[in-house]
Amino acid sequence: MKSKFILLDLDYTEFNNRVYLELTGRINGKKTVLLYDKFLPYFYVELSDESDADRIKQIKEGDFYVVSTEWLEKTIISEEKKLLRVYLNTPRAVKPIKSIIRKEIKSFVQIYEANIVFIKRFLVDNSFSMFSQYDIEYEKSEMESNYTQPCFFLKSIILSKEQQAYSPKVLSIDIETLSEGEEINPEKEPIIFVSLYSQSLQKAFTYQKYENPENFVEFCQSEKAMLERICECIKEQDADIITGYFSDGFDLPYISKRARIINASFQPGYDNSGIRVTGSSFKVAKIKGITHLDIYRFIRGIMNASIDSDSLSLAAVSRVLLGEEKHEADFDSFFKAWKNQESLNRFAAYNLQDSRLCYLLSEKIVPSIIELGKLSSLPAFQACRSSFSMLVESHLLKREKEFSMLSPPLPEESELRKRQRTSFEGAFVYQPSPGFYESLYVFDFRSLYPTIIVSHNISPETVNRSSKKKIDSPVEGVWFSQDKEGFIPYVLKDLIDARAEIKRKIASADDREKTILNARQYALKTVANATWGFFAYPLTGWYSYDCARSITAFGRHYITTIIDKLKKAGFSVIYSDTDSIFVCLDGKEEKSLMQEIDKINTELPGIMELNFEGKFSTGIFVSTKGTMTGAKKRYALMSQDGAISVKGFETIRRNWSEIGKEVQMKVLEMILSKKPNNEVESYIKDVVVKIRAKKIENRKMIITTQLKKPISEYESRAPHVAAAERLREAGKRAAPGTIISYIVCSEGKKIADKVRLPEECEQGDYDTDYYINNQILPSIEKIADVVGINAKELITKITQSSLDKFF
DNA sequence: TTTAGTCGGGG
DNA sequence: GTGTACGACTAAA
Repeated sequence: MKSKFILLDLDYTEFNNRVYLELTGRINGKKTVLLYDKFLPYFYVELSDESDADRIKQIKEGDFYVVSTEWLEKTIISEEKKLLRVYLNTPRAVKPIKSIIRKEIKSFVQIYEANIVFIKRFLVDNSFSMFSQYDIEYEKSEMESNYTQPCFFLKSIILSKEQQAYSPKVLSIDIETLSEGEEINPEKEPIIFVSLYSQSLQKAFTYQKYENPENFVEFCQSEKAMLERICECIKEQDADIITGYFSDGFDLPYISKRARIINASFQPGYDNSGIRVTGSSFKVAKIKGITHLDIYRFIRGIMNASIDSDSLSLAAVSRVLLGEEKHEADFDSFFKAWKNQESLNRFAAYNLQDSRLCYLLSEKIVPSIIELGKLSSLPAFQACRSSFSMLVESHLLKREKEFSMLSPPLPEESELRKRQRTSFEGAFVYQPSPGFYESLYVFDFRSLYPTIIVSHNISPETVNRSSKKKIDSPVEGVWFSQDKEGFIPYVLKDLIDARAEIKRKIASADDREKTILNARQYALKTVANATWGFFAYPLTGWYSYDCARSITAFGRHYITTIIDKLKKAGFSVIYSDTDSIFVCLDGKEEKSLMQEIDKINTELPGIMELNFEGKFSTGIFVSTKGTMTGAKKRYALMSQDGAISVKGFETIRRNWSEIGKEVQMKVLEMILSKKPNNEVESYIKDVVVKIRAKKIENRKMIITTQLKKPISEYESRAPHVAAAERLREAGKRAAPGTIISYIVCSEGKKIADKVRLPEECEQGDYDTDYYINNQILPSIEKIADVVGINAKELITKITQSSLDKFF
């Protein structure tokens, strides 16, 4: 039989001492299992005496044996070697047979690539990936199995020439538990709501009936019946992907545990298996045949750096990525309603909201996970949970065959120690002069480090090799051969070119294509930018101290050279960080600046290029605490359309009252839009007077801090600890992780004594001095200083004069 | 300033 | 699972 096949999941199993790959996917839309035995695990052995190959061929140890061997020419870094590829009957045989070869083969030198998991090996060798389409030949399988899906024996599989975009079916899940104690405990606390969200199903399930339920609520008889109903729905939905938010660490393990405790049957796997939870510190949950993607895991591992939010909670991430506010929960009132058998519609809506938000996030993020999986030949399940280094490692592994290369062996213990102790100089950051600037031109390098690697052919096999033509590193005694293109520059150039090509295509693509192309260029960018870091990552064979420190040294070299050139041409350079430069015209023409940049670009080597990033109408750079020198990485800019971007001011983060944040933002805005000093001063005066007059709403005075550990474990009584004590006295939960809200009130001596919960505090009963001196002043002092306003003096003066009025 | 330890998300 | 985990941030040294 022949057919088209969409690959969804990969696993392996053993029959009669022989490994079979288990490919799950769709044939004509129906989920099907295919068993395949034509791919075997292998590794490479280096021998000093080739005749020992015959002995290796004969190795057999219990159920494990060498199936066959072949000689191949491979390159390790820059050494060409003849290596014996040894095929085994099962992955389980690798470890024992490896140690037999080590011990018993006299001419044994080294083993290569013996640590690559079987499934990855299969994907990497064939450049296969999930959700791609294949032409397959298959036949009836005679093997006994407990698969719920049809099962066949696969005879051949090749990637289809024509790839049609496949949109996987996604189902999101979220649970609510009755957790009133200090800790969430699946042994005792039941699951009371479960919601499922997909294109065809949007429901919240519960087992306590109440009057007038919303139409998205479905009642079940008991917790057990509810879980079994959920399992049934998951099977009916027949999704390709199941997603949740922190579902690795919470939802799925909780369901699994709970099902066991209350004796509910929960076996959604295609072989009737349940949820498999592995890992201790970081749990991983797997369902056989459905790819489980924990959206939180991916955001934390990969997207974290590019997301501008103060936490990675579902609420914060939805706000940033979806522009949707999450309606926050009041669990106390939810639980009260549950106990008193009142309406649970609000609880149900909250529950459904979470799986809905997760579903919407999935629409944005799952394409990126899939494309990262395709690029580095990892199953989507792995791509979702991978670190940058794993993505790069796997991508390089896939590309090796284009260079007949193998991964260099991993470091020994002592070498690893040495690497971990080694550090090197990073990027260049220009010390700004604090002040207010107008007409700032910003330029930056597009992918600075990748373009340096490509332009100078930086690679482990080109560093310090004798060569006809070479380029010296700024690092003393280090050079790079230019005779032959290195592996890493070759791979990076390809990634950069592929991304440029996709960006061209995006312009004329329809919405559906755009989503995929965007995800693809994101994947290319992510892997390209992470690759240079591999040189500095101690746990890999690609580690190279000389490459790593040369790359940052080249970066510093080019950026400082350009700064000098611009200064010489009469422009003033205000700031620079790693790959960007901020320039002021200083009375010169914009045209001549652009000409200077063009000239700089013709002098830059290879594919390195300085781009015009944008023009900002105003900007301020502040000084560091107690000095006159400019602070690095702390500035605010206003673009020509009036949009403000703020970098590095800690006040924007939490732990500050609304009033502090508001005043800082307002003062920044006034200064950036060139309001005269007297207006700024009168605004500050106005705020201070209002605070003194108790006219600011209490709401804006609330300070929030997260309680990090149990109250009893705090040695010192910090304000938020004092607030947590009061919370507990009021009969509420104050467990680690709780966000404590409090107001500093006027009664008491120490700050901790003055702390009150917002509900205990009457309007205006806040400590005016505290808010003025600890919230307002520090948030604006440095900023006001830039335009010559002494905020401290100003505030003291206001205080004086209002005292004068008083007496 | 360097080092060890904890926490992240979830209810 | 043919291996092993991070990394940012804070409190203590």
